[in-house]
Amino acid sequence: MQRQRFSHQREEIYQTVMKSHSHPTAEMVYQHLKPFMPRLSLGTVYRNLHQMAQEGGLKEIAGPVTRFDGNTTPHTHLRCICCGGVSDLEELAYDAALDRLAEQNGAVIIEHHLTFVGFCPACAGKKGNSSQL
Amino acid sequence: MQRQRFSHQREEIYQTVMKSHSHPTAEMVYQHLKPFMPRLSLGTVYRNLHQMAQEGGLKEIAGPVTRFDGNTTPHTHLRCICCGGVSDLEELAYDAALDRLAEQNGAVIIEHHLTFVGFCPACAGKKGNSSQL
DNA sequence: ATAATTGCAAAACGTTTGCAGTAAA
DNA sequence: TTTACTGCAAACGTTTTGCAATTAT
Repeated sequence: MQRQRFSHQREEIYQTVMKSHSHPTAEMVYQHLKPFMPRLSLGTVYRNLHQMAQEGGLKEIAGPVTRFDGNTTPHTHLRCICCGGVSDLEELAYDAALDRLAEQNGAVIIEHHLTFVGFCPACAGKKGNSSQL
Repeated sequence: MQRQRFSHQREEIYQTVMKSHSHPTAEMVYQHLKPFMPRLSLGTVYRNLHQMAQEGGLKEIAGPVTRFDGNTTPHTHLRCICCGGVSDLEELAYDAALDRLAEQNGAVIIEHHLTFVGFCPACAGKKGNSSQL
């Protein structure tokens, strides 16, 4: 990739992801910035998020809808089937030993994703929650 | 969901996923069956895969493109960044203890997904492989 | 006869891209 | 001045949906 210049848009997009605790989607970043930057386009958000993810400044969380994480160190996620949100599970550290285990059959492992699915603490609280899965 | 009737299409779709070892996508199932069932529609494939996944007969593997797995018991996957394929990692058993660990903060865990990313044994072999990530 | 299921085609959805204009270096 | 970057709008690939016809019960 070519050498890059400063861009006001990229800076704002980056700050939005870093300050957010909700692992925002591209659309969420766009909606958050649109009031302040009315001419911002969704294409620009996608382009910059993808670019920063490639350069390691952000992390992509694959799923039905891609989310972005300002925390690039390996860690564990919880996807709530009630509210649809994604949160971190700091308690569960990344276990690099698993990668070595997975290489027994000749594969070369770069990383692994460990994602829990269930009800986040907030949703587990309110009873009668109708799963949106 | 309402009581369901037998459907030749659903049966073929189910058998295709069960017999396949490649964790096929909806499109792959459709392409496989089209020669034998020329009037089959992609919408029917999607409808039936989704229905069987809800009823527990199949498993959905979320990703950029959704794949389906005939093996509904919890197990580990390897997504190859070279060929794009998904394969099973039988060596790594599902660790239910992790779910209990993840519940420390008040969450209610139903399951977890453990997916390794890297080069599958086949792709790790051939050198000069250009990653398609 | 009833209603679950189908094929079809259109729409919805998230995402990417081509292009001409704008702005950072 | 150069060219990375933008906004815009059109295109893309995947998935869903409305509907009238079909088919299992």
